[in-house]
Amino acid sequence: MPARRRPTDAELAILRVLWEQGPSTVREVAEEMGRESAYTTVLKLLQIMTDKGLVRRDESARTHVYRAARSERFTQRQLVRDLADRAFGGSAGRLVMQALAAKQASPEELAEIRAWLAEQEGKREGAR
Amino acid sequence: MPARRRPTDAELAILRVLWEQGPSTVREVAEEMGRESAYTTVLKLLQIMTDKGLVRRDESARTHVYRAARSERFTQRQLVRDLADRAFGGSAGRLVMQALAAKQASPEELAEIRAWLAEQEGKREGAR
DNA sequence: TGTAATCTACGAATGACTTCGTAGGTTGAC
DNA sequence: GTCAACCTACGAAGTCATTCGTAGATTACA
Repeated sequence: MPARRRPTDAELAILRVLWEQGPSTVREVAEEMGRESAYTTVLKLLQIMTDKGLVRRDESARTHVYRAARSERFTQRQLVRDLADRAFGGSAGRLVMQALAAKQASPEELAEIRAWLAEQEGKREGAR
Repeated sequence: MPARRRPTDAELAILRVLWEQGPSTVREVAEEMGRESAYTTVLKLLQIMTDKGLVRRDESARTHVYRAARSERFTQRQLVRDLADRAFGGSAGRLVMQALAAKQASPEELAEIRAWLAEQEGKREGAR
């Protein structure tokens, strides 16, 4: 298997629009991305991403509709795993520590993390 | 300011060697990286990295000695912040959640994370 | 019908990343 | 001194990512 490549920066920016807006036309994506990139740039990228399998294209109408091939969550995990491998010796735990130190998480997010950890604790207790 | 670029894959691989081994010669880095890359490839990369300011070079001896310009921790945080911005809408908390879900952290790491969270909790209590 | 708007496809330019060969200088062993 | 081993510097090639212009087809509508 040819080692799955992570989406590039430009590709990721487009994926984020597709995840948020759902299936979209080239124009819809381009609009959302502001006047940063020309219409044909977005088109070209979406064509490339179709070839790579990052998005799926509905060609039933003249104006094609694109949607992300992978869920946001799936892709995020892939990216996190990739970063853990490249920069943290594969350790997700160390990545988490640096993430907590690097950017302030909101109290809600901290609570969510605590809850997750508590759940893990519960599982380990239960496994005894 | 010309937006600091994150180290590329090849550069990161070299930085990891420098962080682990400390200041090293081209040969020492190349040896550690196995026979994957030719000696001159490592040399060229280190020269480029010197220009970029990613490493510092001691030229006092004929055989130059390179060391990472930034600490491992500093660079890791930079990478995490970058990923949070590109793929998580800037939210470190959501990145942490996906990291915890993506790769199993060791019990020791989980304990460390719990300790960090508890410390945060303590600070917030104290701030009342 | 004819004209403007809109769409896709494609080619090409540019720049970054990565690789490695070659050249030329220095060192050390004999 | 000579020769092999080793060092740096540099150029060039190949790939990938990103950008956008142009061309050609289709649609909308006055």
